[in-house]
Amino acid sequence: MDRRQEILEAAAKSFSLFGYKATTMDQVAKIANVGKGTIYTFFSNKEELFNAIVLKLINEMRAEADAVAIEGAPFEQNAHARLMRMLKFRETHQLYAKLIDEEKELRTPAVSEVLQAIENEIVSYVKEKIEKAIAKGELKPCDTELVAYLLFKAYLSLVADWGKTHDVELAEERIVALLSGTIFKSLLL
Amino acid sequence: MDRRQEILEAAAKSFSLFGYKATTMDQVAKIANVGKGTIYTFFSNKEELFNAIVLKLINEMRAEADAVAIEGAPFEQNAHARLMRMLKFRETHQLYAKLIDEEKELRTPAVSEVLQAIENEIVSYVKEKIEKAIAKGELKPCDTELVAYLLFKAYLSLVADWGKTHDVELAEERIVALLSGTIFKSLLL
DNA sequence: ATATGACCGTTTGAGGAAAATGGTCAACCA
DNA sequence: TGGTTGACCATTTTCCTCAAACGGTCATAT
Repeated sequence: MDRRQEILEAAAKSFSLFGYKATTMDQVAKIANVGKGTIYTFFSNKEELFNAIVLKLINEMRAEADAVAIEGAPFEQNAHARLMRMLKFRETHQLYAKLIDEEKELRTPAVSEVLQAIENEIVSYVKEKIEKAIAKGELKPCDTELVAYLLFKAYLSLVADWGKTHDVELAEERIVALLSGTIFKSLLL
Repeated sequence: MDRRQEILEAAAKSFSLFGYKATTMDQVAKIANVGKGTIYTFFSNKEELFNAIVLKLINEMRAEADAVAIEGAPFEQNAHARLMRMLKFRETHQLYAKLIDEEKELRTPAVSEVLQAIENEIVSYVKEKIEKAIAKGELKPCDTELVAYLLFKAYLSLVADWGKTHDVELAEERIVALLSGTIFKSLLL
């Protein structure tokens, strides 16, 4: 059995269940059926082990975002589907949800850093898709970094923030109607 | 001398300097040259005194936002100036800045509530301006509540969040260029 | 060569005493 | 007698302490 893999799986399980702070290296070692010292032959410390797990999370999210896109479909439709899927990940993915909760409740610095890294990854992913659409001649050239940032923040606000201050969650059609008529329309060539 | 006014000024001073939690009723009484009991003849508790102070803050912000608008100028120009001014208030206004800091550091519930109320006030203010512009025939009819929310969140992200993850603050012209070409353009009739 | 867990220095948090705080109200004027 | 006050009260917050728990190491075992 690949010891490194055992450790990764044990860590993923523990981080997902208990969060970063409440996961102990002894615990991971026990779950992985491995001596504690062994973990340190593969990962130099707890934070690096954590980062390795989060890297997996990012790849899974990317894969799902790619999966919902339809080859040949308009930019708006794919961008919407991708962003919605990535934002749903915040509730869907056990580790992601746990980390968001820990960030809110405990403000664990390592968790804040990692959540920021995930958001940066999303923005850079969106930026990449915008650039491809521009190259294809579907969108007009623009400040891609800033447009990607705006799109992400807009979706995040509408999907994750709106519900906190209103007693009903925003319907997806209302989001589409809003952004289709505003941001997306103006990006078209 | 109006005792109620003395108390309000003392409270404003103390909340601005020390924040909500670190301000004590004994302190306010001392600054106001008033017995502690007197405060309770005008305000039923600390939180209501706080709310009265914040109401003043909201009115000042509204006044400044109105002051930067130019009669007859296009919606985009005035909306931009108004939102920028209200967001600058977060650094400019001593009490506002202190409360934002306290919310981040201490998470005082009374402060979170009040900050949320201020944001609601801003959104509702923006919504009102959008509705006026629609009535004037300058903008096309739209989901005003949602557009106001989007505009506020977009500005908040660009002005207040961008700097946290990038080493340079966003230049105002870059914000104008982005939003003028995207959201604002699509609102025009 | 690789894996291990007893061990180390540091951090954390439970527990409890002491100080401080928000709010009350009987006494006190003007 | 209506308005003001600060001593007072119950509760919360702060501070301190110390034992338990933690991340990380390394001599030893395999």
